[in-house]
Amino acid sequence: MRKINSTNALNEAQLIRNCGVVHALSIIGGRWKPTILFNLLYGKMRYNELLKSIPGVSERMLIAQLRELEQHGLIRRIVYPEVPPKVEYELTTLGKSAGPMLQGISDWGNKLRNKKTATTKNTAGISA
Amino acid sequence: MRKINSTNALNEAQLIRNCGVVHALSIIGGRWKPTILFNLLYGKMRYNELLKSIPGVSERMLIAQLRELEQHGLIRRIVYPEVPPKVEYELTTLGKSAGPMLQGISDWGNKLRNKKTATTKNTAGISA
DNA sequence: TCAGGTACTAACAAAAAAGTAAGTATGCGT
DNA sequence: ACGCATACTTACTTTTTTGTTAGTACCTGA
Repeated sequence: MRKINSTNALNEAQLIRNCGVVHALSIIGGRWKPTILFNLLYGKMRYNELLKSIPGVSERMLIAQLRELEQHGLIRRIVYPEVPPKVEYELTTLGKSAGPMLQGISDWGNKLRNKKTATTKNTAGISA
Repeated sequence: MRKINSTNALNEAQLIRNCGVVHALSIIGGRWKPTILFNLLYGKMRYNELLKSIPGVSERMLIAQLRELEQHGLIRRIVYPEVPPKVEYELTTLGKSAGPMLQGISDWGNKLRNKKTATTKNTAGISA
């Protein structure tokens, strides 16, 4: 759990206030968030679809990251009152606004990787 | 220390291979790296200068992040054989190439913050 | 009545990141 | 002989993030 008065938390809070990059990364960073966002850039997806299309995520992690993205207003959770349950996630306008930035980061990251290895293995980025 | 066979490490490695964003963030992310990079965008700086211009970093953290940036080829460490010691850090070409990306992330982060609070308090970003 | 499908939740454990405090090396000036 | 300045190291603790496992709730069809 989060200790709001730890040096760590205070440092983070200050950096978030002062540095746009740290602020942005506190929202789109983390182990699974970039991949989730990339998936949703193409349209809405159900919980199970996300789970299947992101190799390695556990349910707990997926839900946790979805919740955070939702709290930050990047995605919207749409519940259909059916049985069995049906829940879809889609990007909000804010979430979509992150697209070009994500693309920029992705490009830089991929360029860097391609400098070191000749093989190109991008399956999760927007671009090829 | 890093366990190379933990699920965590394996997941991270896979994501780094497949997702440009995760790859990029593994290099420029972390608590202090963005701020360090912003500082160096304006020119080279000595270790102590960095320490003073980044409120809240401990020496250990600063060194650790500088070492990682150096290992990833974003910065160069220049040692002057003097006493007392003098060491400067500067961006490499690769480091400089991250500038526009950092600016993009910073802009998005700042825009987001300015939507929520009316006050603008950016002191560490490239832009005002 | 019982398994099946969907979307979760909770309790706990492991790993990683960040922070704290104290120490090291070197030559110079006093 | 001693403290100063600079740029670090080292050993250790705390905090945070990530992963594991076993549930829960609901209706449906067999």
